[in-house]
Amino acid sequence: MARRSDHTREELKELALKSAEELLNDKSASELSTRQIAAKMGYTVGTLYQIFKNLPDLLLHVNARTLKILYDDCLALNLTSDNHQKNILAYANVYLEFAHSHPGLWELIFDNQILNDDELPDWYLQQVNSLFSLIEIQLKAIQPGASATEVTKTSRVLWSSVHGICTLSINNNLFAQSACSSEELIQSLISHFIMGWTTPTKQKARGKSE
Amino acid sequence: MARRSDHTREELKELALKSAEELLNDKSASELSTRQIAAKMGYTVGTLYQIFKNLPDLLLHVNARTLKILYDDCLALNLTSDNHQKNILAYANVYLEFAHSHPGLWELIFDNQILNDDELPDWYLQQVNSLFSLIEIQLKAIQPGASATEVTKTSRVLWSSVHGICTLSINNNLFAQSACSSEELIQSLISHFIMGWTTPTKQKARGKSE
DNA sequence: GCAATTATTTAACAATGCTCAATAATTACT
DNA sequence: AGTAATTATTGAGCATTGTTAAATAATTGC
Repeated sequence: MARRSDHTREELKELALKSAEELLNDKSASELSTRQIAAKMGYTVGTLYQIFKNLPDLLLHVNARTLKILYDDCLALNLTSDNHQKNILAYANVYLEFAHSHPGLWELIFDNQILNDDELPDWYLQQVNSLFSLIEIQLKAIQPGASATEVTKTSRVLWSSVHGICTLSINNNLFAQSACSSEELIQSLISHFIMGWTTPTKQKARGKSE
Repeated sequence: MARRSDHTREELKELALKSAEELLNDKSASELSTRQIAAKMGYTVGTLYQIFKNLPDLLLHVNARTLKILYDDCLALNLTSDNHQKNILAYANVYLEFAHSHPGLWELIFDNQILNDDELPDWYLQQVNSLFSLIEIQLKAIQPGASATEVTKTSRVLWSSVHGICTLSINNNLFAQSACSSEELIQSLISHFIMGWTTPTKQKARGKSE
């Protein structure tokens, strides 16, 4: 058979991504396979390779959609409060809630095995940056005097830390013994870190920023 | 052939683990295979399955050895300083340096695909806990008044955050654009977080711990 | 309505984790 | 010493994986 034209190229792409995403509701990223995705689409593997370069490429596009959802969820919060620490916490909770409700998709974002992070395309990096910038805006509001470099750095610290808490507390049961929820951990991280970040530095140790 | 007795059961175990570790010097965890390990040992896959239940089991033992190295490295620091924040930073740098010098082993520790974290054995969890306890000792020294729960929680927050920074900055190039080293990020995290944690709480927001 | 195009499939390759029957070397026993 | 029981090790095999490339069938253009 050929040129069934049941779906346009664009529809096929959408279909493939949606199929992969649905499969990730039930399985983890490592259990996902091209044949499974193709089967769910009602097509064969060969078709998949006409739309995407390979499986990592497909998964990269899944990730891009996930990042967009995260970004939109953050925007949907419509934060207007002057309590910028509370705002950052709200953003963190968007991550956390998404990680809890879509562990498969979340896992995939930070999966270094499947994705080859060595050469992430520009359009993807820009999406990541726009997420960072949300935090940077809040940080800048907290300390208007901070340099751009310092704000960037701080946003990375916060994002990485939130990420660490999300992954370790969700995929790993290393915390089973310490009966504290990931919400609590993130609350602790952000409140204490921001508190320390904004505390007037009397005489900070060498190597300290700001 | 049979019963070559070239190696005892225990020697085989050691040989297998060492072979896996050596392979991880050049490849990432996902590229590791049973046949490769067996070949490096000078044996066949079948032998591997007489020593370990399966590949995840083997890798779990690799991880256990990595954790031991980390723990020993921490002890070797022989920290006696009263500057407990500095001590924690020293521990963090042990992690970071190990992650940099042995990315394959480091990656494996936090790999949720390969390892099935659902049911980590007790002896493994205890190893993790002993690493945590090093941090907890320092935290307890910083704030003797803090409850055991609070100290445990805080150690988890710090460990997760350090982990997040290590993984994201090593495997992921999301930080390529923000020209700051992982050392700087960790320094920022720890100094600010501890500062915030120890800052006398005048009137903290609701939900705050301590 | 025939020919060119192309969407889709099928088959195939190499490699994976894992199992189990075949095999060969060492012990145990007479 | 020589046969029998034991067992360490292998090798073949299964199902699955990602990926490619040739075969196939349907649509378009003439």
